[in-house]
Amino acid sequence: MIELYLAEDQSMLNSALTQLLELEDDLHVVGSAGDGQTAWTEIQQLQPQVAILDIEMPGLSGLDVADQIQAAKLPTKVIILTTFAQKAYFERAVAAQVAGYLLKDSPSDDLIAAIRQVMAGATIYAPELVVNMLSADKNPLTERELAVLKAAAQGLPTKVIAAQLYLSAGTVRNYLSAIFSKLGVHNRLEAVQVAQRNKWLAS
Amino acid sequence: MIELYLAEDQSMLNSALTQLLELEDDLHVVGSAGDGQTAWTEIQQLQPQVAILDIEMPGLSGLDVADQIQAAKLPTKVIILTTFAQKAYFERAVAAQVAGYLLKDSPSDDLIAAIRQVMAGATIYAPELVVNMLSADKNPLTERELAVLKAAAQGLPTKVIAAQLYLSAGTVRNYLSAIFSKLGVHNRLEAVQVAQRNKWLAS
DNA sequence: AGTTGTTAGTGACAAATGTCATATTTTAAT
DNA sequence: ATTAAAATATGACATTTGTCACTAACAACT
Repeated sequence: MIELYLAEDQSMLNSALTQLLELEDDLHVVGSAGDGQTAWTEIQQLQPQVAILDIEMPGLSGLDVADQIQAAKLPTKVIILTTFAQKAYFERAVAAQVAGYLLKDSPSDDLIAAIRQVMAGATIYAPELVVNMLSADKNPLTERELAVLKAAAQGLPTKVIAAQLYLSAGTVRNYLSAIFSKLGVHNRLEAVQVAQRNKWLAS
Repeated sequence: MIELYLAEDQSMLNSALTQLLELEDDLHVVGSAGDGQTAWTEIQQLQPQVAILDIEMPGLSGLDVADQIQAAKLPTKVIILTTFAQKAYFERAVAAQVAGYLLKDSPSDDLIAAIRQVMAGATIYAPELVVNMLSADKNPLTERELAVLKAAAQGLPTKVIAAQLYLSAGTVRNYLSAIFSKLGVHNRLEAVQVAQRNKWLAS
């Protein structure tokens, strides 16, 4: 019997998946959550064998939870389940040594198969991602976002950035927030690192 | 008559210098302050021909004020007057296009001479600094500070850095604050930039 | 005509960050 | 032996950041 934990904030999908997984004789969902914080707390307590994590969740993202699991050296294997084939996400997932990375638009049977394979020690990535990896890692930021990030990369505080681009401070923070979310990070420094590594800040 | 503004938080030196400068027939101190914020406000109002700025001051540092003056395109020329021959300071001063950079341990006549030369369009740097420039730019950080900065450079939040180095979060913030002050900056991103430019983060 | 994406903004809130003062202990230098 | 740095810590404080929800204008595309 494989013990599963499910973290997914889209409750429709959450409940549907739970039921579906329970139909399998060898799978059992021991818990589920709609946000990263609860997920992380419960995973520590329940120590499931596999945790299926969405990335986009309120509070801690699935990637954050994966980081935690790795840092705490829990035996729990992680399968990331997300809508987006963003390279930045995938990179972070690989860095967190997740056991699997699936897209929500693959059939649910794939997930079930993946769970069993992961338990058998395999590491599985959705084929779409591999394609995405090979293709140039196009920068997902809009022009304005890039401008903001460039300014932030100088170490300028929000107010100054806003003045420089003739925006309100709030807007700048919104842009930064959007950038972080696109790059799967949580602060300016990390965002700048990612952008620099991908040479998006040239000029 | 040359109009001067003096920003220096060591009030002993502040008053002494004011009197000394007033003794010169062609010099007049139109105002002085013990902190950067007041200095900047008053300089905008008074528009002195030359501003003599200490670096270490509460609130805005002299370098910050110099930045402001440059950004606002004021006609005021800036002479930085400081105790420390730190390269990082000097770099920032040059970037802010200051007209002069003197050390507090040079004779006060040097300052007076400098003021006149600066008004004549010259740019003057204390000779000690030039020496300091040529010698390797030794990093002013202690081992521990460097460790903290390296961690911060990864984009890690305070808590994580603290855990990683077995320190309290408060200590980490203190170290960072000390680092900022040594490098003449105000946030992690800037500090990382400076450190990276000087290759202090190798390994 | 309706959907989608980008740009821009506000407001509220929690969390993180930066600053300052201050204290103790250990280590290194005079 | 005394002094001076360095390492570590706490507490208080203001400011900055980051998140989230929600709105609205405008352009491009279907």
